[in-house]
Amino acid sequence: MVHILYIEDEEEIGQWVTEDLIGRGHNVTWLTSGNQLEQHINNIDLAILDIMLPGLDGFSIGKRIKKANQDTPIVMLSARSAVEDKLEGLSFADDYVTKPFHPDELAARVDALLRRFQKGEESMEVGHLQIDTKSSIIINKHTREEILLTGKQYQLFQYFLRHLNQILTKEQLYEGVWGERFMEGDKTLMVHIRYLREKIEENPAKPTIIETIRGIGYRVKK
Amino acid sequence: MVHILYIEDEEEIGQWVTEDLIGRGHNVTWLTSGNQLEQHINNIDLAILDIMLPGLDGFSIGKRIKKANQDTPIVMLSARSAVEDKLEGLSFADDYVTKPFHPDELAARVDALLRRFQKGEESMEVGHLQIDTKSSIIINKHTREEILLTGKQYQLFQYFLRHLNQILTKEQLYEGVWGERFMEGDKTLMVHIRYLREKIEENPAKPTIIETIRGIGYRVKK
DNA sequence: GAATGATGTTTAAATTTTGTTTAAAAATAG
DNA sequence: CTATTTTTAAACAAAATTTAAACATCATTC
Repeated sequence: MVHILYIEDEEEIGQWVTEDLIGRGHNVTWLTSGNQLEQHINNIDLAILDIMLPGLDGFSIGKRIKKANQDTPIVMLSARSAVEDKLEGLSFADDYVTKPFHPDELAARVDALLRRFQKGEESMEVGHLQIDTKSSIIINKHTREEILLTGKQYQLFQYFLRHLNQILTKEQLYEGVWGERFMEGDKTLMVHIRYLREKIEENPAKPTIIETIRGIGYRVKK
Repeated sequence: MVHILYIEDEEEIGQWVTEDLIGRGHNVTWLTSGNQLEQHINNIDLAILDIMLPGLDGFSIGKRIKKANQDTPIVMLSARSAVEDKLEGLSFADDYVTKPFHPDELAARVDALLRRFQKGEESMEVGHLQIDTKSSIIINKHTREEILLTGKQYQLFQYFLRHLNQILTKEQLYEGVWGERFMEGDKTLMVHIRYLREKIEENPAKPTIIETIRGIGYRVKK
């Protein structure tokens, strides 16, 4: 399911757009400011940002998101249709919709962007695993058996796949998957890593897919 | 994670700003005076200083921080909005916010400064090493092998990288990395230097990356 | 330029921290 | 209510960190 982060301070339009996108089968997180941005920044497939926001504006948020992950498509929304805005907004944005807009138009742009950004990534391989990104099916290439993960295990694994080759701190992982502040010394994440390894590793005691970076966190390499 | 040092003597506003910044995903150390400044001075990514403080005032602290590291961005806070203050404050400060302010405004300025000061530092080279700052990966350019450091080793190396070409005293290094007072004669740091050299130097007995400055400390040159 | 003391290096062992594993309790979904 | 997932807890294992001590090197003085 596609995760969309939508930042919009106007109650009415926010509610309306959120409901519409959910109705089209997307998962939508609607925030009224960029305050809790960090909690979501590494866990979204697309962002829709209003330019005019109190405090941290849409431009800053957009740049922040692109810095965290270059591959997150961004749609900018604006009540203004001035040409200079379009140009400045599009310097990092991937598409631009001016208010007022018809929900079909926004949905069409969102779908187009998702297609553009996801193309060529129908299926990926990590170690002895084959992952079909569209259907979220994981297959063991050796046994040809499908691996079924629980919710948390799946979210955790997805987080690794979205940040391939990066060393992820326990803090990043916990906050990215659980969306809560990580408490130093909490073993919850480690237990989930253990159970995930049990399912995806050939030998869970000698893991090759999820590498432990002692003192820091974990990593999954391509 | 971004390390912010915040010096503010007013309990209420201090608590409030600290919580807000932590909520935005930053690591914040809040001090009510500049007394313990030295413990943190070499280990922060940004400082927020109130101008009116008991004892050592914001200006002096700011100049002290800039002297220690020219690259630490500083935001000055002031209850006064007089123009002359702004000018004097900005002579070393990188931005200036007048009280009262909205937390979003402060956060936006902080983010903007961090972006400005951190730009263009995705990857750097030191000797035969290549360091990717985003993924925290260190590679030996000759063998193409990755070098995995332990937590302390990594922190220590990062400290050197943040202070390239500077001669660092053992005291600075120990207090910067361990955050504790350095005891004259303690060999702990040296042992860690040894193990770090074992991993990053081509010949640990004849180190070229981490240079020993006898009687003072160590240095890593670009 | 050899003796001396001070400072830095190296190695190994002791200690502490961090990560793994298992089991059981608690929460959640069907 | 039952089955499954998630969290908590505790025992265990492994690795990192600190401590300690022997060793080497440099600088100074005689």
